[in-house]
Amino acid sequence: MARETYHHGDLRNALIRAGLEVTRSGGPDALAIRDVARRLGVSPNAAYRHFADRDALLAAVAARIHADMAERMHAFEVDGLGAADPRHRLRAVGLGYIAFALDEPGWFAVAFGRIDNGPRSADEGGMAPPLILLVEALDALADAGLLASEARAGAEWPCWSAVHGFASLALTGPLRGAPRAAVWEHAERTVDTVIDGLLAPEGAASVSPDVHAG
Amino acid sequence: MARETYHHGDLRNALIRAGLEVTRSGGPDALAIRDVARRLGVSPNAAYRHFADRDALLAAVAARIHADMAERMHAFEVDGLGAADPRHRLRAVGLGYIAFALDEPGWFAVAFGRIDNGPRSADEGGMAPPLILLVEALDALADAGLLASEARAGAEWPCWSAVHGFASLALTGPLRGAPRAAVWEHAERTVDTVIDGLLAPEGAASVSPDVHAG
DNA sequence: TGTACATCAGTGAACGCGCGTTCACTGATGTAC
DNA sequence: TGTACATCAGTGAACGCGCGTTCACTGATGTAC
Repeated sequence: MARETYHHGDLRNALIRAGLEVTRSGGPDALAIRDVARRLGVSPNAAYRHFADRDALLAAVAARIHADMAERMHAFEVDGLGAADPRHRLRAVGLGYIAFALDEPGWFAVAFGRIDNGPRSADEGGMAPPLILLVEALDALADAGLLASEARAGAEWPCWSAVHGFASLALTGPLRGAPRAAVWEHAERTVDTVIDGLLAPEGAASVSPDVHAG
Repeated sequence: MARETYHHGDLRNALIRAGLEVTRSGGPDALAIRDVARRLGVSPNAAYRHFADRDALLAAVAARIHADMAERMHAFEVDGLGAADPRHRLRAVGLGYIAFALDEPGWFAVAFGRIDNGPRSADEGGMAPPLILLVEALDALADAGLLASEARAGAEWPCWSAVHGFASLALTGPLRGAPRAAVWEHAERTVDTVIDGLLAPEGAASVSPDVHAG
C-alpha cells in the first residue's frame, strides 16, 4: 500500500473509516490501533498524532455511528409514513432503533453496548442523535395532548429501555439466529406494548405498594 | 499459599468461586484462567483438568450467577408481598431483575451482557432460572384471567426487554452514577408502563399500518 | 521572490504485558486380585 | 492384607500472539520577513 505523498493527507478520517470497518463485524473489541494503522499502511504511532489513545479513536467511531444510526432511523420514520400521527411516529422511532441494531450489531454494540466505567462517547457534546429523535417524538405526543405533562416527564426511560433491551436480547439471547420475521413480530409487540402502557389512563398495574430495592 | 495435600481436593469449585470473585467487580473480561489459577496457588494448567477452555469456565460461572440471581429475585418477590396479586408478582419479578443488575453489575454482565457469537451459557440446560420466574409470573396472570391467552403468547419479550434494557442503560447510559433513588423511580415507571401496556384492552397505539424492516 | 525556520505528520524499533494453550512429565489415589 | 497397576490431578517451562504505548528521530509543509 504505497502512498504518493509522505503525509497521508486525511489520516484522521481514514482511521475512523477503518475503525468503522473493523467494528462493523467485530464490535468494539475489534478496534485496535495497531490493526487499523496496519490496514492503512501507516506506522501504529502515526495514529497517536490524531487520537490520544485507543479510547479516543473508539469515541470518534462511536460518534459517526450515532449520526448514521439517527439518519437511518429518520429515513425509517419517513418511509413508514409515521410522521403524521404522533403515535405512529413514536412507534417508528422505536422500531427504527431496533432495525438498526439488527442490521448492524457490531456498530450497535459500539454505540450503545459498552458495560464499563469508562467515559461514554454519548456524554460528550450532549445527547446521542438517536435519542434526540425519541425526545422529539415524545414531545410531539405531548403537544398533541395524547400524553399528559406529568406522564411526559421521564417517559424516555420506558421507551428507550424497551427497544434497547429488545435489541440486546435479539442479538444475544434466545432469539439470536431466529428468522428475521419472527424477531420482527416480537419487536412490534414490544414497542406497541410500551406505547400502550405510556398512553394508558392511569394504569391498573401501577396501584402497587412501594417496593424498595435491597 | 501452601496446600497440605498435593491434590487440591475441590479445584473445580474453587475455580468457579475465584471466577465469581473476579467477575463481580470486573465483568466477563476480568476472567482469565491464568489469573484464577494464580489466586488459588495452582499452575495455570491445572485448570484444564476441569474445564476445556476459558469459555467453559466462564459458562460455569454464569450458571452460578443465574442461580444466585433467581434466588435473590425470589426473595425480593416474597419481601414485597408480591406473590398474592399476580400483577404485583410480575412487578416484583421485573424490579428484582433490575435490582440485581444494579447491585451486581459485573455478575449481571456475565449472565446477560455478552454481545458476541459464542454459545450462550443460558442455552445449555434450557432456560435461565431468572427467566423461569418471569414465565411463571405471566402464567399466573393468565390463570387469573387478567391476561388473555392470545396476549399471553410472546408476552415474555416486552417484559424482559424493558427490564433488561433498563438495567443496561442504568449501568451504561446517562443514568450511570445517578443516585439510587432516582434510578429506582425510573425503574418503577418502566416496569409499570410495560405492565399497563400488557394488560391494556386492545391498545390504541397498536392500530398502526405494518411497518417492515429494511 | 527567496529563504530561514517552526511546526506538522510521519517512521522504525522497542518495551513490557498478560494472555490461552500445549508439552512432557510426576506425585497421589483408588482398585482388582 | 498386600501389591501391581491404572488413572487422576497436579507441576513447570515454554510458545506464540497481539496489544497499547513510548522513544528518538526525520521528511514535508507552511509562514514571516
